Amino acid sequence: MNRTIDPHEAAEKLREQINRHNRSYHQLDDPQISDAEYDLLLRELQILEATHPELITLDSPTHRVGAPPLKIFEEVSHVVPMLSLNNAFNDEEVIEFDRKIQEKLDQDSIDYIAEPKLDGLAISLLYQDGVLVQAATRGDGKSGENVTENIRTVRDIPLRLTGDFPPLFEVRGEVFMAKNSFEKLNKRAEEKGEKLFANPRNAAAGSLRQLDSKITASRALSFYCYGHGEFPAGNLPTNQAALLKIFKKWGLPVSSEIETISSIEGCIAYYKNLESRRPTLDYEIDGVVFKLNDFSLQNIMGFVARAPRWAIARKFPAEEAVTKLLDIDIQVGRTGALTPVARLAPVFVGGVTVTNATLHNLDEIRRKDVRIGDQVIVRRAGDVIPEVARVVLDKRNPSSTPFHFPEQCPICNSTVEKMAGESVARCSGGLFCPAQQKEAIKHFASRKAMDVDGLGSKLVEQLVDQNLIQNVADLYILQLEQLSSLERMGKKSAENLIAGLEKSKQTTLATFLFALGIRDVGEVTAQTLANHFGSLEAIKTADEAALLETADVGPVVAKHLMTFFQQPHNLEIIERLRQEAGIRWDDVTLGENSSQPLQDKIFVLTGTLEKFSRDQAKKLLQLLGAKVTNSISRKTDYLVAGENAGSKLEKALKLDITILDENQLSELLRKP
DNA sequence: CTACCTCGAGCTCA
DNA sequence: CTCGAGGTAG
Repeated sequence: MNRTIDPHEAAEKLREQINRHNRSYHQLDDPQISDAEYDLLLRELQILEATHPELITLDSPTHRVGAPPLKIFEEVSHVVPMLSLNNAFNDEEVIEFDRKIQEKLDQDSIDYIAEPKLDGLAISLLYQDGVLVQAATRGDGKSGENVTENIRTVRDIPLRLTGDFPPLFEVRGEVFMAKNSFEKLNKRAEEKGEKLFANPRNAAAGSLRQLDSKITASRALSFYCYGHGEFPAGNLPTNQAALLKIFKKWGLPVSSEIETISSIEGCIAYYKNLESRRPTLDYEIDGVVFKLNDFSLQNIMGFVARAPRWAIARKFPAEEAVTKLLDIDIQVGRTGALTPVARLAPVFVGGVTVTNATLHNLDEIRRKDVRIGDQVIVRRAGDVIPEVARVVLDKRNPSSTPFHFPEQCPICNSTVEKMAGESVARCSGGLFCPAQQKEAIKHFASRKAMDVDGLGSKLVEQLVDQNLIQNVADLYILQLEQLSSLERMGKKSAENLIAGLEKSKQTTLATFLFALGIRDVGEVTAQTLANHFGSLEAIKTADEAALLETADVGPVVAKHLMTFFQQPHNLEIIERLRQEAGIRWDDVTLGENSSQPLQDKIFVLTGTLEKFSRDQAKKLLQLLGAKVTNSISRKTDYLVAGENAGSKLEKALKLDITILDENQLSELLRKP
């Protein structure tokens, strides 16, 4: 059989074969060839691509075996935010959800879509001309991590779609690991004496966070899609059911458990049914989701805060386990608040090993009458913080006594105070209390505050314990030699810390204000105060009336601010930070009402910029309130095109989007 | 709150 | 090899 084969043709043919087999295997669940034969085809294509690099396409199935390791994951913004869902923990809450919908919509009948809530990771997939071009994690909902290389190795996810799809759209779904894949993975790890994963969700999350996608490729991950993100309005079907249908037609995997249901009673029955079948499913679910089917009705319902009003997650009851309460520790927080923490005999519940659980406050302990030595029921549902639900009273040691809440701070012995009406007790020691010192310093150095690199919690503990520092001003007079007495502190680490401190000196007023750790002055309030007053001097000397003029600031916060700035000790530390350490910032220029002139404008950057890196440009734009995203859509306001701009430029031209060159960008940044 | 990944650096032992 | 810091996820 000696004939000349056109390599291009051969590659195309192999790809088509492989994609077809993928499809019959994953979507139709009807494998036509053995795994070995499949691997053979894949290897053939790999060889062909290796010898003819020009044949490699973005959607080639060989990408499923992994790409070269990344340095870090890039950040990508979600054009349409990825929201969370409101939860219902019982049928009443589901009925309430339906009632509100009925009330607002006034329809004869309402269709819901019911689907299993998979316990995995939410992922956004971007398809351009039917090819998977970007995959991102949920992140904070606004932007997540670019995990495209890893996602490409997930066999359930088509790299190329078939059919009639819009040129650019976003699919959302859940990546997860099937129970049996998880067991196989752990069994293999066990044989090799490696560490085991705690549960399928963590295994999936861990696999996806791998910088080397070859490792991800070796972990059988699965995917089901459940919705859309960015999607051209003209192409969007009228409802969720139809959307899922076309997704399926294009080759995207959709769970076969999803149903359209025309009453809330039906939804509740669906939940009961799935709950009973939960153990027989090959994947973990933590509940079911009900969504209003019709998109136009969804629009009418709108959103509350960070969740849609047209969907709800009915969660399965929290898992419970019995364990022994070994001890109750009292933690002292930054503000002196005493928080009792239950130390528990390790118990596996809800997929993790729980050893600590907060008891919130004294009232909570009294209400539940939790005593050291009790057998207690620990509860954990999904991302819910574990809690001590109740005591198993018949197992209580008859000689036990109620927990004695300390009257003195366990750290500094100062009197414990409890304000009438407040449920928290506080240590009155203020900054003389080492615990409060430590927490204040940790807060000061934390990422959202001064962001001192190299100064972690363990190091702060050591520094305070060894009397090297007592407050944040002391940090900046630390000498290299002093650090050498500390554990795990070599020359390099010490230098890194000093450099981290140095770097933190250039800051902003808002950041500094937040870092001071004034009660009730969080990130947002600090920013508002900085914008309103412009300088620290103005805030320091402001009277109550002036403070109250600031949005977000009420009598309580105003009082905290004034008290803070009245204490000589605080003023001294601030002076030292500014004079001695040299902490500096540019005062905010007042007057421009709109410090965010580009508020809500959506920018996309493409091509190479000369004067700044893309990240810098992004930061600068965001500083002015703009939103910087990665892909062009109808919503994009400006495209900044550098050298060698490619398809994005074309697309922007097509959509009639304003295009800026680098000079125009600089101009805009200077004078928005 | 727990679990996971990655990195740099310190520690330990040859 | 182990630890801490810093990041992610639910």
